[in-house]
Amino acid sequence: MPPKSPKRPASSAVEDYLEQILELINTKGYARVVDIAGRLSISQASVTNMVQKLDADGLLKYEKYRGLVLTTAGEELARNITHRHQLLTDFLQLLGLAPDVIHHDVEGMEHHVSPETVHAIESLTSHLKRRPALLRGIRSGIPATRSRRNF
Amino acid sequence: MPPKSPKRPASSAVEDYLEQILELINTKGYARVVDIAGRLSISQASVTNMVQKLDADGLLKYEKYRGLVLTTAGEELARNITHRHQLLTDFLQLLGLAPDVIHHDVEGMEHHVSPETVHAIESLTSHLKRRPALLRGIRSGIPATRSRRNF
DNA sequence: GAAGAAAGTTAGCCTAGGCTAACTTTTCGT
DNA sequence: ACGAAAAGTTAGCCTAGGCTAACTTTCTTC
Ligand SMILES: [Mn+2]
Ligand SMILES: [Mn+2]
Ligand SMILES: [Mn+2]
Ligand SMILES: [Mn+2]
Repeated sequence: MPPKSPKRPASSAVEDYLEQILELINTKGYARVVDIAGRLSISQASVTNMVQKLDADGLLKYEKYRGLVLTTAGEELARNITHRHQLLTDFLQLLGLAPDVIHHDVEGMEHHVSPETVHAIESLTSHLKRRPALLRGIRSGIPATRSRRNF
Repeated sequence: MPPKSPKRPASSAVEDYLEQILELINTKGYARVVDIAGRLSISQASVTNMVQKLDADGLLKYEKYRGLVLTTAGEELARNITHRHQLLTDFLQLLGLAPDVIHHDVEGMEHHVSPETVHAIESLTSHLKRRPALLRGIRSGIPATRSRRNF
C-alpha cells in the first residue's frame, strides 16, 4: 500500500530537499545528510528529520545511518522541480539578470509555477532565443528596433 | 522610535495581508477584519492576530474593535506587492493563460521577484505588447513567422 | 584493532501562522 | 432603548520546519 494516501502537493521545503538530493545523486552518485545540509544551508539534524518524513511519505527509502535512495515517486517529483528551476533560470538569463538575483528569485518562484505556466514560459523562451535583436531591446529597457531604421 | 528595528523582509503572509488591506481601502474606503478574512479565506481570529502583529511592526495603526489605517511604511509595502501582482498578472495574461491558473501562480510568485526581475519583466511585457504576431506564435507554441514569408 | 574524527540521530525547544471555541463589543432592527 | 446578530477578540491548540546540545554510529588513521 502507498505510504501516504491523500498526498497534498509537496511543500516548497520538500521540493528543495528533493531537488538537492537528485543533484547530489547525479553528481556524486549518492546523497549524504551532511551534503544535503551543506547545499541547503541547514543543520544536519533538520535534514535527518526531513529525510525521515520523506521516507514516511514514500518519496525515498532511507536506512538509518547508511543512506537513501529516491523512490520512483520521489525521483519524478525531483525531476519536475529541477525542470522548473532550469526553465526559470533560462528565462531570467535571457532577460540579462545577474546570477545571484536569478538564483534568489528562481529558488522562490519555482515552487509556484503550474504546468500550464511552465509550458507557456518554455514557448516564450524558445521564441525569444531566436530573436536576439528583440532581446537586446528588452535587456536595455529600450523599445526594440523593428529592423534598423533608427539607431 | 521605530517599532521594529532589524526589519527583516516581509513574509509572504504579511505581503498578502497588506495587499488585501490596501485593495479594500481603495474600493470600500476601509478594511474590516471580517472582509480581510473573507478575501484571504482565513478565520477572523487569525486576521485579528496578524493585524496586531502588523501594528507592532509599524505597518498599520490599529485601534481595538474600531479599525485600522496603513502607515506610510505599510502603504509603501502594500503598493509594492500590488505592483508585483499586477505586473505578473499582465505578463501571464500576455501568454494566454487561464485566469485561475494566472491567479494561483501569481499569488505565489509575487513574493519572490526582486526589483531587478520586476524591471526586466516590465520591459519584456511592454515589448511583447507591441508584437502581436510574435505573441500569437508564443501562445500556440509554434515558431513565430518572422514576417509573413511562410503561412 | 583501538581511538579520535566525522557523520548521523535524538530530544527538546522555538517561531510563524494557521485553527476552533468561548467571550466581548458594536451595530442594527424594531 | 434594548435584545439579537454581527463583528471582533482572546485563549488554547496544532503543524511545518527550523535550531542546539548531547548522544551514537561509522569511518579513518595509526
Ligand atoms: Mn526553491
Ligand atoms: Mn531550485
Ligand atoms: Mn500572494
Ligand atoms: Mn497578490
